[in-house]
Amino acid sequence: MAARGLAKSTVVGTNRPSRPSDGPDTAALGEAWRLMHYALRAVIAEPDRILATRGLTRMHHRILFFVARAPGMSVGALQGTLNVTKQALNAPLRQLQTQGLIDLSKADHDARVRELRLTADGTALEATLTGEQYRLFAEAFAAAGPEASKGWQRVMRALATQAGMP
Amino acid sequence: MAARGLAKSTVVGTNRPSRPSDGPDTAALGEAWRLMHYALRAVIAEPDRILATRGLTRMHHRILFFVARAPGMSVGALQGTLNVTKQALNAPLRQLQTQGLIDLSKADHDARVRELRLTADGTALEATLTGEQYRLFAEAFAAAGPEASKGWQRVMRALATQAGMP
DNA sequence: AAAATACGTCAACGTTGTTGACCTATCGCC
DNA sequence: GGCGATAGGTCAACAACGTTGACGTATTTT
Repeated sequence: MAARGLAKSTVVGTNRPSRPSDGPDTAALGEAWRLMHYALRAVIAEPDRILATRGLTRMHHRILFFVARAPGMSVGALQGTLNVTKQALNAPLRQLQTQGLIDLSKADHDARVRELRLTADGTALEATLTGEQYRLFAEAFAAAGPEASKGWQRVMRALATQAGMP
Repeated sequence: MAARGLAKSTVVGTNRPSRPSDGPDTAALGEAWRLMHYALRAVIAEPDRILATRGLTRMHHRILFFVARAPGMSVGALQGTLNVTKQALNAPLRQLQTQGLIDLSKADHDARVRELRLTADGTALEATLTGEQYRLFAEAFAAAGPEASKGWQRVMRALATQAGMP
């Protein structure tokens, strides 16, 4: 199951100085890939910086993110959502609790489950992080205009549905 | 440097069941973030699968990618491009060489430097991996139409330039 | 009372990348 | 020719992060 698809269009076994007859299409698509990388980096950079300030990592961010959107969710549910083991979740979760960003409390219906909720500080931090990302998106959309924004969504949706998107 | 921007719009300290008065803007922006994730996953999934088949990782892919686009580049240059230490580069590089995907040869002008080039097999694999990604982009662009594609680029460029894009 | 569930924790590993030290082969130059 | 700088390779110690596995505790279910 080796070479397939576009492979044929590339002359094999030679060492040309700078890809000759690749055509303009391939170049544009390569540019698309580059853009994805830089865009993602742009959106992630600031939150990461802020997180690092408090000695937190992207895992903490993920926790804050999901708990913010599903207050009262259980530890097990979060674990499933993040798709990690409970051991991997435990440490960062406890750190967040220690820093007073997240709150664990027994559920009414079942004293075994611990319900997760953001504290005021946690909510503020999460809003800052998410807000920073949203700001970048908002600026990019504003700069590109409403039509471009609509197009962006269409392409992204087409791209995303090729994976399994709910 | 704490809460700022959109943070204010979120009520702090309460635990509502499902984000109430966040407005449609925030929702759309959240959707944008989700789309980025799924789109990226979609584009990365296939190459990763193929790579795994040969016991290769994303690092190997990166090497193949850059060497394909700059044949004859030196090990040091590649190291700088990938922004890793030579020790981190050495192992995967040797594996690629062992698998006959990449070729190291002394440079004419300076026998100390080793010039990197893809072999026929390496070129084929790289083309397969990249081709797989390009196919997804091409399909998404085709499905969304040329106007949407143009818009996509505009937004992505706006987003990307907020980081440092060359 | 017994089995199952939700969570926490200790311990041993594996992966991946980093730093640091040291070695070889070359090149540039006085 | 000899010497310092450069390109590259390699060994070893370490750190971050996540995984598996094995237990322990509280609580619910049957």
